Amino acid sequence: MARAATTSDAFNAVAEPRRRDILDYLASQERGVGDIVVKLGIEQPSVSKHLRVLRDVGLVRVRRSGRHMIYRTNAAAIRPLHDWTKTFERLWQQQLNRVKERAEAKQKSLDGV
Amino acid sequence: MARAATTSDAFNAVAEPRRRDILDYLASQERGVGDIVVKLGIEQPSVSKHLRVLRDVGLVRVRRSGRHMIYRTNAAAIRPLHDWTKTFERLWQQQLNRVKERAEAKQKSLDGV
DNA sequence: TTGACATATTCCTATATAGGAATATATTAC
DNA sequence: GTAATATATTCCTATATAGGAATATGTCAA
Repeated sequence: MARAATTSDAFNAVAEPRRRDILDYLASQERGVGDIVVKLGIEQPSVSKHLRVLRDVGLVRVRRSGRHMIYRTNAAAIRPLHDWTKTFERLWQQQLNRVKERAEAKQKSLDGV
Repeated sequence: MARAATTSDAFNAVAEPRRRDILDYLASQERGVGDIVVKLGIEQPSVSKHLRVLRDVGLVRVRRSGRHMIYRTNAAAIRPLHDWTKTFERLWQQQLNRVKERAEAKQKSLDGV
């Protein structure tokens, strides 16, 4: 079996860095395709193809304005990703605490000398 | 160009659902490969291959214990993913608020009738 | 209608899987 | 050493890209 399609879910779709760049750019404000091409310096067909993937998994929404297609990030579709990563938050905080405690203990023993 | 390697970063590595399952399983406690095979019902060679990918990007750590290889999730490596998704948190909350406000406004107008 | 502009799609190719089957490597027990 | 156990790697194949080049589609203006 091959790798799952990029359009199978948000996890696969955002694995591509360019697509994350596009989502970042479209987060603050909706934009036309041409704006993305210029701002991110990606070839127009590539932008269209990336947008197609993002659209298929619901990560962006589109509306037409004359000849322009205006895209915007649909943040809600990123939430499952956030929720999954969040389940590990406690763990890395514990880890950081342990590192900190070890450092303090070491400092203390040095002070003792 | 083809898709970036699964080992190129955490984003690509966790795109595969099985690998997320493994990370979930190894988060609460370190485990041997055999435990993963049994618990998740994945063929042993597949588990080893997934673990190899996760190891390459630092998402798991290993130690040997006799013939057993004990793996554990390295939560810190998931943090970049969390940080990226977090930048959209405000946006989906705004979106939910708008939905809520619209619903309330609608209810209010209905009450008025 | 025709042309210009904006965006999408098609065709092409090198590359990278994920999983199944078979096999290799490493460690312990006897 | 040899067998048994635990894990990793190799070989195979169908499938899916990402990007470049060329082209198609859709919309507006005159």
